[in-house]
Amino acid sequence: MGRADARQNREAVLRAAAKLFAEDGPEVSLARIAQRAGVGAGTVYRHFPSKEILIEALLARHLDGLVDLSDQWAARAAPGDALFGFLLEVIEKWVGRRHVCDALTADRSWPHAMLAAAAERFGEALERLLRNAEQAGAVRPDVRPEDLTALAVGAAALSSAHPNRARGMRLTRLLLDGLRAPSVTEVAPFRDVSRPVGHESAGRGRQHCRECGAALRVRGTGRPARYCGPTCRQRARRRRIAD
Amino acid sequence: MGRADARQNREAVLRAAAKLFAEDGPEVSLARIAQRAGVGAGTVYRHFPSKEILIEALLARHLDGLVDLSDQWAARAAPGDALFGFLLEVIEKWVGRRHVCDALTADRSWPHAMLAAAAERFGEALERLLRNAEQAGAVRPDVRPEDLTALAVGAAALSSAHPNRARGMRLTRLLLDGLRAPSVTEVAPFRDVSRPVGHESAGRGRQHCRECGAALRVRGTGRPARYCGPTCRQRARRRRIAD
DNA sequence: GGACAACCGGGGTGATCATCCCGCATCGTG
DNA sequence: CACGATGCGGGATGATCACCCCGGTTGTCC
Repeated sequence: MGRADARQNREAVLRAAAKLFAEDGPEVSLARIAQRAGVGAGTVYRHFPSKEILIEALLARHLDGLVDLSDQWAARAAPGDALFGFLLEVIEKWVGRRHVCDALTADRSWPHAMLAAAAERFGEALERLLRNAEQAGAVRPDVRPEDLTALAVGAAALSSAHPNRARGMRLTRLLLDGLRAPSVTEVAPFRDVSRPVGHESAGRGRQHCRECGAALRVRGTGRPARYCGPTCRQRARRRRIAD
Repeated sequence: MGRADARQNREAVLRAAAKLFAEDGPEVSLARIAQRAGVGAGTVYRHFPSKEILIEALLARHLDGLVDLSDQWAARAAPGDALFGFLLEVIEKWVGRRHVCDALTADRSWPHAMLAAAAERFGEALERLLRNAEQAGAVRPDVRPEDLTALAVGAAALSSAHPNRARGMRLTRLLLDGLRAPSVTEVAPFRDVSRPVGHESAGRGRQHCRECGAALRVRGTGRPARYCGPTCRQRARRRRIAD
């Protein structure tokens, strides 16, 4: 049903809007979206009776993409890896995209059913991944699905806020690792968990990259490395010069 | 210098703007601010030649308040407690206040010197706390000041995004604890830190509150508790009924 | 108490936007 | 290919806002 050109235009509008929202946030004018899509303003308005509806359609489409992504991870990786790999990918997608995080943060009272349904599907996908990971013992048993959404939003904000992109993502990774179940062999029984230790280094040795904080491989011989690779070494050097 | 009533009006405008920004974000109209402050729109404009300047003045004032706060913590607590206590308080202040986080996330290229100077002072205060905590061995040695800002922004976003406020703050606390230095007695030497363990519970026992995730006190006798208190038990019950 | 400068209130102005609408172009069916 | 329906373009409209200005008021200083 509908004309073929109409469908193409609708698609073009969605693509242009997605790109502009990602670049400039949701306050871009519909005129600019129409121009970028190569259509008139009226066309935009015909397909999406209000700006809000356009935003919601875009968001719903994004969430559905994430559901697909989660299915792929679930099909192609072990339960634990699927959960953490998916979360990491989601977070990377969300870095710098305030409007997505805001939408997920906002009340669950969206006016239009389309978005609510997409959010529902997303939540269910997340829950599936979590349940599988939990059954596989790859994640702490007290994690709840809404923790994951909040954590992803927080990690994206964290990464957006960090001036050093690589290091920001490294912190994000550490944050996610806080969700993992401990390997049984490493557990010290009856440790006080109200002040959990961080990601510990042994004694006085230098075990983290001084630039990005990544763990360094333990090498049996020679002088311990200070950086995780030449890139980080150079970055650190530039920083030293700049200071 | 200047008239006394002018100073009072300026103060009233700042107070009203702070309250409205906190409630509705930075897109509130100047007219509403003026009304809330009990002055005319012209008065607002006389004291703050543009909306941007008003926002920056407000932000600078907020940051200066935080610097005071950090000094108080530094004076009244051990180095480690000062750092973590301060961060936690800052995060709680930032929950739900997108505009503050956005401002700190944005480029360091603010047009007006006042804000840049305030941000500078804030950064220095943070750095002092961090240095002291580090010297006291209370924090991982590879943490950098910009990590702290990013972490605070991320934690605030996390907490804002979590539907359960108490549980959100609990996650935030866990996140911060990731910064702490390990107690030496607990360190397992040469553990692979690239997959740090979370905040482990011993064996199969139930050691976290099922509602908010808080650590439960280990009790030697009787059946282990499931919730950290009656409030959480009731919240969990309500959730069960709602589902 | 009086003069005067600094301040105040609130209506005006131009710009920007979401939204609407109508005359024209294009599609696709028979 | 013809024709009716379906879409299209882009200017019109009304609302909102930041910002400006002027006639009247009120501190402040002597």
